Amino acid sequence: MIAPPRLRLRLVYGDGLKIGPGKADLLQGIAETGSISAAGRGMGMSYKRAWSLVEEMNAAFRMPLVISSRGGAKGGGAALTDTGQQVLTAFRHLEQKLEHEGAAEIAQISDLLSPDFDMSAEK
Amino acid sequence: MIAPPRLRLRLVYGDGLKIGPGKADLLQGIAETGSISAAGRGMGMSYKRAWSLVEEMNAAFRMPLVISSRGGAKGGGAALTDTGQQVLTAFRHLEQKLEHEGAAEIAQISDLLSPDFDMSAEK
DNA sequence: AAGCGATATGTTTCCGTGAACATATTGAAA
DNA sequence: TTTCAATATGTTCACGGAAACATATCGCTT
Repeated sequence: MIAPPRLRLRLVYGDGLKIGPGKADLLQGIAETGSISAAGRGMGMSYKRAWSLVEEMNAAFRMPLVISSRGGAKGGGAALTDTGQQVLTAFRHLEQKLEHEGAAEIAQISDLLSPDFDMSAEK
Repeated sequence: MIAPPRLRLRLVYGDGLKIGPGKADLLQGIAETGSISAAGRGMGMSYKRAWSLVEEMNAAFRMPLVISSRGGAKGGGAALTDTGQQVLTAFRHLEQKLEHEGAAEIAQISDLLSPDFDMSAEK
């Protein structure tokens, strides 16, 4: 039996805004570390890129998802707003629910795969 | 109210194989046109790229998803195998089902978006 | 007042993916 | 037997996005 795939979800809005696993992971990282740069490092992402994603998200929502501060004892930091936490939670729920709900169709496809495609040897 | 986003799904297997909307559309195009190149053209994709995706898919499954022939009256052609049709159908079902099942969580996120993000002005 | 660590932001460099271009091959039809 | 349209496959080139590099700023500590 083939190892089940990861199901990646992406919400694509008409104006180019896309919300997917990358932004979700970043939000989660910020929540956990209290820092944009630490969150970025944790997932092998440059600070600049992490910051760009945060800026993009903050601009797209009614309220910013991430608040940040400069200077101070530890140089600064960042945290999720209520809205940010809500978006993250909703996205995680979505992932979890759909992975479960789609299991049958996913298995249908996976069962047709060649057996040589199981051990993890990703890029 | 914000226009709902499109939900894009992608199955990611450990070895780099990814099945998403692009390959599904290509399979569908081949089924409809009977040609790899016509299907590619139909979605603004070079023949070479279309062919590469077909090759990748054929290699990944137990049985090829697309069979093709060269020469002949109309130069050749391509069609989906049973397996190909099954994969396409399963993926479309998955998309349809999950878009429905996830509506609540998607709406939760969409409702937090800034209202300036509704009219379609994509890339 | 000097230092530190993180945010904020601009500029340049690099690289992978796909586009573009080029050919060879096939086999029915005219 | 020449033509034709599509498959099959290789090579080169251009572009966009991310990485890398470079600063500036901020405000608590010491």
